[in-house]
Amino acid sequence: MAKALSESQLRLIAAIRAVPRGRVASYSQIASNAGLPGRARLVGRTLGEAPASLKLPWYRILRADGRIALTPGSAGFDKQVRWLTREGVVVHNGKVALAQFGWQRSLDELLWGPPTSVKRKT
DNA sequence: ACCGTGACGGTAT
DNA sequence: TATACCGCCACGG
Repeated sequence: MAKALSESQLRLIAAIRAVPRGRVASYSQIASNAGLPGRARLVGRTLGEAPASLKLPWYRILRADGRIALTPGSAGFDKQVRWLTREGVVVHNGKVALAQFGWQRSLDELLWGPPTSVKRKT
């Protein structure tokens, strides 16, 4: 039998599901949003334990600096890059510009609008 | 019960 | 920018 998810993990899952398509959030942000500040590691653990049937947007969760947490070059890493790219998130050298795609909007976005309108033209 | 490990993160150097 | 530490804590040996 698979180990049951803890109450904390259920809350983290809810926070993960709340990340909008085309945007990304950090492990620490998810933890805080779930009311569990400082528990970023539990987020990573949860993503690995959560059953695939839940179809969580695991690929939208990145490290605090915007880098993909999985080992560069690994199958999971490549898969994450593909999923992100597929929904419009630009990944360069395994890193995403949080100022542009981060869930917590930066001042720039508030002034210039969401990513979709920003990436129009260069 | 002790200890190393890790899809992490913030601070110091 | 990179490395070192330390805080965090669930797990497996």
